[in-house]
Amino acid sequence: MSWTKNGGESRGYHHGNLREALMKAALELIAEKGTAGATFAEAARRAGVSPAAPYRHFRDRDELIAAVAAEGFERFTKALQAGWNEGRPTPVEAYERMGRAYLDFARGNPAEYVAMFETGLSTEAHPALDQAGQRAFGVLREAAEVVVASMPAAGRPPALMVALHTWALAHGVASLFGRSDGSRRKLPMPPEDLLEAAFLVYLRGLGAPGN
Amino acid sequence: MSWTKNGGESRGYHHGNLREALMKAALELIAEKGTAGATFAEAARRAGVSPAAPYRHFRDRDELIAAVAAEGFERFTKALQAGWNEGRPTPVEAYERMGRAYLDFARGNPAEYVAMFETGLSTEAHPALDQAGQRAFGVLREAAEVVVASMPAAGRPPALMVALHTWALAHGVASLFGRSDGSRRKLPMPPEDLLEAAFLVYLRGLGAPGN
DNA sequence: CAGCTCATGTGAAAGGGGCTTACATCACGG
DNA sequence: CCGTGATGTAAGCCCCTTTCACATGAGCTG
Repeated sequence: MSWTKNGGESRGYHHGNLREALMKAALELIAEKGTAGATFAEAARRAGVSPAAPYRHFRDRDELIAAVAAEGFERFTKALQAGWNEGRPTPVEAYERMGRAYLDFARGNPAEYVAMFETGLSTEAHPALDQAGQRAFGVLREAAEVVVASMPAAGRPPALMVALHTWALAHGVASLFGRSDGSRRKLPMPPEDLLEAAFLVYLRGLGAPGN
Repeated sequence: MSWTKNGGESRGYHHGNLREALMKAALELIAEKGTAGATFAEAARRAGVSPAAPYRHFRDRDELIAAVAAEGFERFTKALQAGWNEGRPTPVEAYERMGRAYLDFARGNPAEYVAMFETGLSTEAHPALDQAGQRAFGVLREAAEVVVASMPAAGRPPALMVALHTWALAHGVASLFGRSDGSRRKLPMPPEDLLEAAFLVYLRGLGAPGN
């Protein structure tokens, strides 16, 4: 369609937007064939260039995937922030809405989610990716701090722990049940409801205000 | 070393244990190079046979991986059962110990865990694998039923929901923090403790006896 | 023990695909 | 107008996959 620069003129020798086109192609490939299917050459083919062209933009396949994952984390961060909405109307309600936003993202962007969490690329080799991930977690953590602060002062749990538990729970639900690629477990209820119920139980266990 | 039948004599024309040797090689490859690195030919090479030999035992690469994952689920089931230990001495204590067993398995068998949960092979195409996974979940579910039954009759939560929450939590912790391949997030505490704390909070939220 | 049979492994070769080195083309600045 | 660097190409190399005919030997049968 529009791998052209200005959205109309046919491309000449140079692509003009190859970097983005490759990332888009990589996403499609992950969605279709899984992580292993996202090959460097195939992405080039979909972008309409020769197999060697990608090397001008990414050192190797991992760097392409890392770029995709990093962009995924950017959008993920925004999605979580939108769900949290600065803790309005109440911290607990906002927290649950953020949980739904988490699952919505995982469900609506399965390829990004895979790239972000299941590619197994080391954080040391890709520091930019690591930082993007930590920014996303920062949203969770700040939200957890607000929720904890809204609780009775006696026996407040550490906000970091709450944030980690939340992340683990949301990721677990998303990873096990949250995608519909057929390779996932069947569930007698929507994963959003499962996660919301878990949040409610967990927050009650923390002693949070009863919503 | 010992791809021989009786652990000593050099092999002749026939391997004698090729199926197991291939599965072992596949595990090593997953551990070393990730899911994508587990190639059929390389597994054959490590087993000391020709590239065509594996086809006598597995239809294709996916079936090899599925066999590895299925065997992983078998051992996983036993590990969970051992942790649960029929709910002794108390259901809640046993439940937490089962959670530790979950993480121990994920940590001690990272390649199996990847094969079991991150290969994305469809449950329909590999029914034996699906059943093995459901047997493992059965342990969780039965344990959840005992825990729920030990609670006050008024307002008991559905055991299935509890089991699913537990699984999501344990898988989330294991997947995000539980492995030490360097591609995982750093944590200010051992993942076992993180999970145990989550269990405690969650069970308290359920209204479980205070341990 | 002799011979049959079948499961198991070999060898070779076709086919496909990804990766990478040397070369071609274009954009841009002086 | 021309150099220079960025970008894309072409072609070759290598490895994986898969299949086929064939070799081997383990175990049964008598």
